[in-house]
Amino acid sequence: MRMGRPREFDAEMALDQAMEVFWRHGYEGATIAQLTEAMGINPPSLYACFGNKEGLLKAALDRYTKLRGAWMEEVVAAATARDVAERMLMGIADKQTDPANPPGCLLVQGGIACGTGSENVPFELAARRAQNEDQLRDRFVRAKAEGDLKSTSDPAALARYVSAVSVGMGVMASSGADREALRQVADVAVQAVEAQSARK
Amino acid sequence: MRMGRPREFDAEMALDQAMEVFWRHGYEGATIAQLTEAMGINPPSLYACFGNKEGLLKAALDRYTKLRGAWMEEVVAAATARDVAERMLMGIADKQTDPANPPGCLLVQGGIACGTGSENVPFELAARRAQNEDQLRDRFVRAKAEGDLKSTSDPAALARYVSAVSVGMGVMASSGADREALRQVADVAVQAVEAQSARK
DNA sequence: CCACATCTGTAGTGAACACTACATATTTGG
DNA sequence: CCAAATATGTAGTGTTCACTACAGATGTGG
Repeated sequence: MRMGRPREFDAEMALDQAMEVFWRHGYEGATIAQLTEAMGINPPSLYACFGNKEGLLKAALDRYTKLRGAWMEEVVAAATARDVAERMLMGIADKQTDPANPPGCLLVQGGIACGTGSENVPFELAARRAQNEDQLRDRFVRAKAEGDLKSTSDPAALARYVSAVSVGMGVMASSGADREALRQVADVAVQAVEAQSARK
Repeated sequence: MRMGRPREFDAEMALDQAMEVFWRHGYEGATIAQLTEAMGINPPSLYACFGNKEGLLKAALDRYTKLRGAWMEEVVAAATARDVAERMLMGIADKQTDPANPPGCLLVQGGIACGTGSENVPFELAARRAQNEDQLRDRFVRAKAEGDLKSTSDPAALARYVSAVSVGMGVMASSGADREALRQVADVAVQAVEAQSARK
C-alpha cells in the first residue's frame, strides 16, 4: 500500500479553528475563505480531508459533542435530579460566557434556520441536542425510580424543560447576556426541578 | 404635489408573505427571488418600497411585533405573576406550533448568527426580544409590589427566565417538537414562577 | 533511482446572490 | 392633452460563493 505525501496540518487543531468559525458566524454565515484562513490551510486540503462544507461542519460537531460528552458525564453523576439540573444549568451559564470560546452554544449558533440546499443542517444540530436531552431523560428516569423525583413527575418532560432552558440561555449569551444574568436564569430554572423533588 | 402611478400591490399583505419567508429560512437563507415570488412583486418594487433586504426584514419585524403586541397585552393582564407566566408560555406553545405559521418564532428563526455584512441582524432580533422581556419585568415588578411575589424575588431575573424558556421552546418547535411536548415544558417552567409566589 | 500515491498552492470555474438601469406604463396637476 | 412623478417588468450588473483542475512537491514501496 503506497502512502503518498503526508498531510502537513493537524486535523484536530484545524477542526478546532473551524468549529470556532461556525460557532461565531453559523453554517451559512461562515465562508470557505474564513474557514481556510482560520484553519491555516488552502481549500483543496479542506475538501480532501472533509469532503465539503457540510462534512466539515459534521466533523466539527462531532468534536464539539465529544468534548462536551465528558462534561455531561459529570453532570448526570450528580446525586439528585435537582443537583443534575443545577450542575447542568450553572455549568452552561459559565461555558456560554467563557471568553475562550464564542458566546452561546455551537448546537444553536450553528444554524436554526437555513436556506435552500442546507435544509438538513438544522436537523443535524437538533439531533445532537436531542442526544443531550436523552441523556438527561435517562438520568431523570433513574431519579424517579429511586424515589428522588415525585411519582407524578414526567422525566421526559423534565429533560425537555432543562434542554429548552439551556437553549434559551445559549441564545441570550450570544446576544450579549453576561454570566451573572445567565446564572440568575439558571437559579430560577432549578426551582422548577426542585418542585418535582419528592423530599422538600 | 404630483402623485405618479399608484402602487399595484398591498404593502401589508406583501409584508405578511415576506415575514413567512424570513420565518422559515432565516434572514440569510431567504433570497430576494423567494421573497419577491412570495410577495407577488418584482425586485424593483421591493427595493422602491423597503430600501433593501435588511429594510424589508425590519418592516417584517415591525409587523410581527405589532401583531404580537396585542397578545402580550393580554398576557400581562393576567391576575398574578404565575398566571402571567402560564398564559405566556402556554400561548407560546400553541402559537409556535400553529400550522398557519412556520414553526417557532420569527425573532429566533430570523437569525441568531449571521455572516459578514449582516452582523446587526442578530442585534436587531435581540432588541425586539428584549422588549418583551422588559414588558414582563415591569409586570413582575408590579407583582412584587402587590405582594404577589416574594419579597426576595428578582423581577428582572424572573422575566429573563420566562424569556429564555420562550426562546428555547421556539427552537424546539422549529426542529419538530409538537404542541403537547411544548405544553409539558411550559407546565414545568411555570412551577419555577410558582415557587416565587408569596402564597402557596 | 524509479513508479506511484497522496498532499499542497495557484488560479480559476460556473452558479447564485443582492441589487439596479432603463424603457414603458399609469397616475395627478395644470 | 401635456408634463411631471411614481410604479412596473425585463434584463441585466458586479460580486461573492462553494468548489475544483492542474501542476508541482513530497512521501512510500520496490
